[in-house]
Amino acid sequence: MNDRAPRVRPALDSGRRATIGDVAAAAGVSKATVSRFFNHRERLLSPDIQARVEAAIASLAYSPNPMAQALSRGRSGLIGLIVADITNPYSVAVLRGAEKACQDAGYLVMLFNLGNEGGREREALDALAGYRVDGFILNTLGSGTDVVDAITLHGKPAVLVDRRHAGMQADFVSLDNAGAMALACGHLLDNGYRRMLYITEPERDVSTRRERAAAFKAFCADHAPQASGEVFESEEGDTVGLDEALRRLLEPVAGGTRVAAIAGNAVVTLRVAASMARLKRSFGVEAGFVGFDDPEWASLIGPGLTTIAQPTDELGRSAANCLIERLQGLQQAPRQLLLPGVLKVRGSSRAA
Amino acid sequence: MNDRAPRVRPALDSGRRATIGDVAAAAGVSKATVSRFFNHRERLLSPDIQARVEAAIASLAYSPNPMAQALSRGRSGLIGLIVADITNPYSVAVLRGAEKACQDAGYLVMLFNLGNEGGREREALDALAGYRVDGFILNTLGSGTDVVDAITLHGKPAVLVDRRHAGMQADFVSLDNAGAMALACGHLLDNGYRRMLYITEPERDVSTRRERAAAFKAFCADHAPQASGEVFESEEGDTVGLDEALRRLLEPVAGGTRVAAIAGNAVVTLRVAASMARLKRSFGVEAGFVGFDDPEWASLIGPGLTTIAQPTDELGRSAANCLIERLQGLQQAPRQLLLPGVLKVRGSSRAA
DNA sequence: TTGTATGCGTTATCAT
DNA sequence: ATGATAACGCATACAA
Repeated sequence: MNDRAPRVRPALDSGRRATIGDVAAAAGVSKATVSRFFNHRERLLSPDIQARVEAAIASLAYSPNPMAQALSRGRSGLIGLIVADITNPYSVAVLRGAEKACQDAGYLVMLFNLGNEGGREREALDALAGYRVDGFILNTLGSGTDVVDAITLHGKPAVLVDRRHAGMQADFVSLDNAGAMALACGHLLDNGYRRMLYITEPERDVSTRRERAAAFKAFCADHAPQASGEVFESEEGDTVGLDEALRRLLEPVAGGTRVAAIAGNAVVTLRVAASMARLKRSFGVEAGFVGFDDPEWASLIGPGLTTIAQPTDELGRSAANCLIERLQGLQQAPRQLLLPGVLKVRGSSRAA
Repeated sequence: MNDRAPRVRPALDSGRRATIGDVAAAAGVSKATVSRFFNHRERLLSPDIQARVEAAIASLAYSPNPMAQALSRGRSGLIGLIVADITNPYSVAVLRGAEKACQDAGYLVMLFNLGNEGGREREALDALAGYRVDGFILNTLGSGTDVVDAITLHGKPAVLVDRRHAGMQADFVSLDNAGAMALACGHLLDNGYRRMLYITEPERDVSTRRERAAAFKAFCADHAPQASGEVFESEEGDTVGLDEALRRLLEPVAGGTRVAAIAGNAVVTLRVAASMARLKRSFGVEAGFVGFDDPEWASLIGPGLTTIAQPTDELGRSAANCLIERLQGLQQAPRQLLLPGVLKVRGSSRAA
């Protein structure tokens, strides 16, 4: 029983935000009624009460506290987005699309940036899970089984972007790497380039890197002996190795076979362009070039760099929508969404 | 290596996370004691109880629910970061530094991207305030008084990055625009460039744009008649206007005065470089160039673009730290933190 | 249709 | 030093 005086709410001074109780008092109804105004307005509530509540809400500038809602409902309206490296424009572009779609669907995105530190994957997952995010969008490093464990542990739906995790039951959204590589190689071959060097970041465990390299080798095998190719792994900071690889590519060959380089992503494109500058060679003349990703500066370097543009915005949107469908209860085996790349032809790959 | 977190939580439904109550039960103590274990461990709690609680926590893989903590404590441990355009590498670089500092201080960042839509400022503020963020870091468009209203309304501390708001009582962190502009102009003048064109995005109400343009004019006035300058506002998409402005700059002049362009930020740098390519002219030969911001591709365009690099990471860190000090109760008049830019000399500004 | 009471997971204020 | 228990702001069975 309650033998104590009911606690008196302090007057609504400027610091405090109105609560559902304040609105209820102002409208002369119960808290439940105010709650219903937001959640089941049409189904129940008589017109006059509805009007009173509405007025009270307006006069108090009330809006529900999402934290309290989350606690009560068991879900937060938050989506956790973990990104390997916010510095990577590709990731940002995807993030942008995803955030937009989430907001449109009434979700807010909680971002965690790994800063390329793979070890923090688990930390990020746990922090986000702590805030009871309803689901995850993951564009992470993806080495170990750690993520898989954490996700299955938290039991929340997730969608993977660009980087697969072996053995993880989740939707997957990505560029069609095989198709894109065939597009790049085919274009070069069509324009007379027959010896190709594919330059990639070290594969580590990044699925996209692995897939692109595999597709490159497959293309060369399929088109031998007309086409031939090699792969070079470019470590960050190893300018010497890269310079040497390019120098070998550019060595004159009997028969005057035309040669070309393919860069696995924008980071590598940058390295390769820098290397060519050091070697005082230029693309479009001494060698062909196609790079994955289509940064805004691609057209300004040398004769313009030919690229494979990814539909980044759509990738992000699709990822978000996949997740949202799951949150709405969609039960289905994990899906794969592979979006096509677009070839942007510029000077670096011109025909003889 | 193989001692992973336990996957099974005894006596709990499969999906549910352990709560403080579960831990209390497992340890045979009260919830209050478990709470104390986290919040006042040293001050109170006997060793044996402490050990029991610790064991229970470990066996249940318990971690407190931040939402419930926020509700109870009245503060969320969240910092709201509103950014004008996540696509802008400058913003991202700042965001990165800020996020790092926040995480180090135990805060999580909640990001809201305006996508360059000024009208959504208020929406962002309200959404974030809804989640009871403890404070704001703002890198927004900053036109109206809307933001000022909202912030003072919510009564939470805020720090402004790069963009001031007239009449807003808040800490402000930014590049020292005046100093940086003097650095750029001085460098060009030293290298023999005497007629200068400053190209900027339309000023609108962005303080940084206004300050840089003002500093440019001031420099020219101070160094007349040796130096002279004009300002061109480059609208997005208006390639014709920009081409024309550059063409005029490049017109041969009696006495062979050397001329140079200065770009107000990386976006403009890109436009200017594209325009020069269209005009088939190049920097370092026919004209000098210095651009604000130092994107990674600056050294790869033409002879290398001379730039003013901003200490973006430190800007973000400083902003976060300013805010965190306020959150810890610092009472002080609004501060201004102006960090110096760094001149990166490359081929585009070489002496005759 | 509306109100009452309880629970969500914590913290904090009382007691003991 | 430890335990009850009342908030925190909201949603929702259950009553009326």
